[in-house]
Amino acid sequence: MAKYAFRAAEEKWQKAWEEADAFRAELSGDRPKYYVLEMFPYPSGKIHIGHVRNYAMGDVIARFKRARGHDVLHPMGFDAFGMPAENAAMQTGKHPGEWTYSNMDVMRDQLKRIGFSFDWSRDLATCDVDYYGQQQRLFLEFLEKGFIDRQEAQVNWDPVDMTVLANEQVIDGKGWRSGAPVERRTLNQWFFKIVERADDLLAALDDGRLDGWPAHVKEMQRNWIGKSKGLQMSFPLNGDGLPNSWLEIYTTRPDTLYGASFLGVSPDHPLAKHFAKSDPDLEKFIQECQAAGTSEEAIEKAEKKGYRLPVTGKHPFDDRELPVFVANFILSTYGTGAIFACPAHDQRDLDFARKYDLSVIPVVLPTGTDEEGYDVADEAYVGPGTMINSGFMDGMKAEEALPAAIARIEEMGWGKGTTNYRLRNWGISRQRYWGCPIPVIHCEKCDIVPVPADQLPVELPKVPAEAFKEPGNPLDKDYAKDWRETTCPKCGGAARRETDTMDTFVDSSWYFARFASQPGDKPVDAKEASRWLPVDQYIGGIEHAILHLLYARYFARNMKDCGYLDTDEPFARLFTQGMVTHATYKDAEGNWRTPEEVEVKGSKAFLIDGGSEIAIGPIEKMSKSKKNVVSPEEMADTYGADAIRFFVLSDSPPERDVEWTTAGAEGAWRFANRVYDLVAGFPGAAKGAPASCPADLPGDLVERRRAVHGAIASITEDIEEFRFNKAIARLYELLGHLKGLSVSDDANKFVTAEALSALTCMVAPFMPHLAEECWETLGGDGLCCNADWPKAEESLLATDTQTLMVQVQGKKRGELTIAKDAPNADIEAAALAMPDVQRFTEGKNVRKVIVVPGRIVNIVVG
RNA sequence: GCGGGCGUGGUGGAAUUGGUAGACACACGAGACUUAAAAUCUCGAGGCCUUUGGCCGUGCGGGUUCGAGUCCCGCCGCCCGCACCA
Repeated sequence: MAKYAFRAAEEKWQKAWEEADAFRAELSGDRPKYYVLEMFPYPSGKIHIGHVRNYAMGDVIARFKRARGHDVLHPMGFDAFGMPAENAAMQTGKHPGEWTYSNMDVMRDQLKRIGFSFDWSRDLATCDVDYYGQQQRLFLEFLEKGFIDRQEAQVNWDPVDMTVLANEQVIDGKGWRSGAPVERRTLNQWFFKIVERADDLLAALDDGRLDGWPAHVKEMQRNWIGKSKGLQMSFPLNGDGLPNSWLEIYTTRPDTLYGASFLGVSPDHPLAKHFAKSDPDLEKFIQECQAAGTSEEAIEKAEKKGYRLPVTGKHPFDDRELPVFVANFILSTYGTGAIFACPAHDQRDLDFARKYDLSVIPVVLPTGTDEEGYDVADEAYVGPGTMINSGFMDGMKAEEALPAAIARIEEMGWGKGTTNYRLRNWGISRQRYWGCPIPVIHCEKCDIVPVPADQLPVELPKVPAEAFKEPGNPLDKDYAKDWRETTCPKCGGAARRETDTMDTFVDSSWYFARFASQPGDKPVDAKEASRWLPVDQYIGGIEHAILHLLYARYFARNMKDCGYLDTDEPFARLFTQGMVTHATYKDAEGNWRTPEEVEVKGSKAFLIDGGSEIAIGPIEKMSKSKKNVVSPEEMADTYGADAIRFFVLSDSPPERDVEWTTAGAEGAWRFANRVYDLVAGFPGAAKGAPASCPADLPGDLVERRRAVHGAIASITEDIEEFRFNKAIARLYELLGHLKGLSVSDDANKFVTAEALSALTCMVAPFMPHLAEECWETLGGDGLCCNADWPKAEESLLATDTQTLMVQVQGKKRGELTIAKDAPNADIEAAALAMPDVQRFTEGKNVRKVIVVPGRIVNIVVG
């Protein structure tokens, strides 16, 4: 039996595709367009098997849509700026650029080896000056349009590394690398005003614009935006030496204002800071709050703590003076950083009130409760009910009281109803080298001056690799002095370039548009981009459900307002794929071992070197630390690119995790060989067959055609619906049906050619090299990747007879095959006449017979 | 705590959305080929029983229905996201 020589096939057909320029995206004008995009990788140095699964899905869709008559855009590039390159520079002494570009070369080769149908002519890296120069142009246009703002913001400062840290680089209040306690510093930073667009970003989640997105991703975005409606109002303050005579608070429960028992401010609220200047104990309290505040789970357990300020605030509706506390549970970043507290109807406020012995006044009476004797114990009541103890609101339902309270406060001029978002404006300044320089110049006379468009791009200056061995941003040091020191475009005086670079999320917020159109003098050509966009199918990991996808949606809106795009939603359909997992192995000493070191026999595992038994750990996401990583390259060497592509899609639904197993990869490899072997038995079959189906086909050949066309119909639908695992199951089934093919006469020749061509074409999106090999053997025209998708003949999908399950009392008792157009009465009679049925109906009264044509017959006896 | 999802053989998973539960694959068993093994091919397989037949069976308990893996109610368990958001 001939073996599929995958390595030779891969080389041969990859070369053929390249020579034919088969995957160049071009708009013919008369075919529908299809843009399929997978989230581009960070050039860490190696393609991970998870990438292979992600891109295999995209490739199936791309090849399928091409065969179905679409003009397909399927690009690939690299998200190439970012910290790992600087870390590598620190460790290896290689410049971040050198490291990044050589990694990309390696990864591009690895991707090509797997045979993805990418249009490499559109390849881009975000660290190419061609790319980030255009990003600077976008920045300047956004600035001009007022989409960008400059504000003071706090950053995590590592005093040893002299650098700013991202939140996730701060571990227990210390820098992840230096271990030094992190300081909070206030810097002037650039912000994209995403909150301005919060309403539309939210609206699109529900108005049908994102129907093609998974519900859970939309839900995550909804929560992240966190819209709430409420009241922003001021309480007049009473006390000595106040910086401000009002305290502004935000609440979503103005209906409970009569239940107020104190006011609270966050530890870094200006009022708290003001009093801390003259009160060392308060200063100490604030510092304690800030030290404990940030760590994750500590928050949940943190006890409510407060510090009383020597001030009171006047209640708006009665004469009470409310005490004011600095409280550790109030967030400075939400609302105004200050609240009024209603302990009866808010758990946090209640905990606090019990601790500091403050009054608890119930104002919402739960429906069906008697006011007499109603009291709040340890649990705040947050449900609906009727207002009590609430002056003008008494007797109203809580939901009526809410607008009434807002109206009253507005009348009084003490505040107004507002909408509030949890979403913050997007700070994009990074005090880093390896990113897109922010194109502005700081002039002592003229302040901030945007770099004039004709002076773009602001190219990242070359600095020697040793610059990364020292703490701090090289752009701030002598290495970059000539670059940094410049002249003011406005007044011509000495000026200084901004040394901050952009958050790398900016880079990935518009790459999908640049793939569609890459002119040299502007970010995108509006006309060209609009022909490809939106992305019809976007595929990537769930880890990007919030930030990347939200930023890209935001960017599309900005770009639309600048005239670059004609859509505000860049991704019409989104699919989030599951990870590739693998079993873990731990030896007697507790060290993780790699799959290559282990031999699995049944349910036990043994070390290959030494043979001692080894513990099989849980199946987990592949990671270096657990040593359960398999290399796509090695797997491709062993089983071939086709088999690994096939396997990562075959075993689980694409949204779910799939476990990599050697046995599974071998199964895919076996499938490839069976297909190859089958086709090898009929060389030239496609050429020697009649062009159309001979008349009066014998019954067995009709049955064979039915099987083939049934498979075509279901596989087509499965791919369309992203059910790759089912499509693959149907391919196995089809292969199983294709036994005993023959070319003995014209009828057989036709049926065999039809069956093998269909099989080949449907295998092609999954195993493209094998498909080309088979296509060539069969004598198909041109390349298989350009062949049309097979079409299912409706007439063969329908049969004249139907097989019905026959039940008695809902239990299966037999099967009945009968003409499809048989009237219900005939079906009923035939079913009742069946011996297997009569055994159960004998001596009983048939009360009812339910006939569902095409499905079942159910006989009810009584 | 809030929100979302899931629970089917030894395993991954199918089931036209209320109509033959377990497709397809992996692992397993038997057989063929072979001096032998591997590879390959063929066949078998949810459990139980008194085995030409029958009963039970989709986390557990109830319900609706001629009929429930699917719908409803109540539990149990697991996963994911958000989390002091006023």
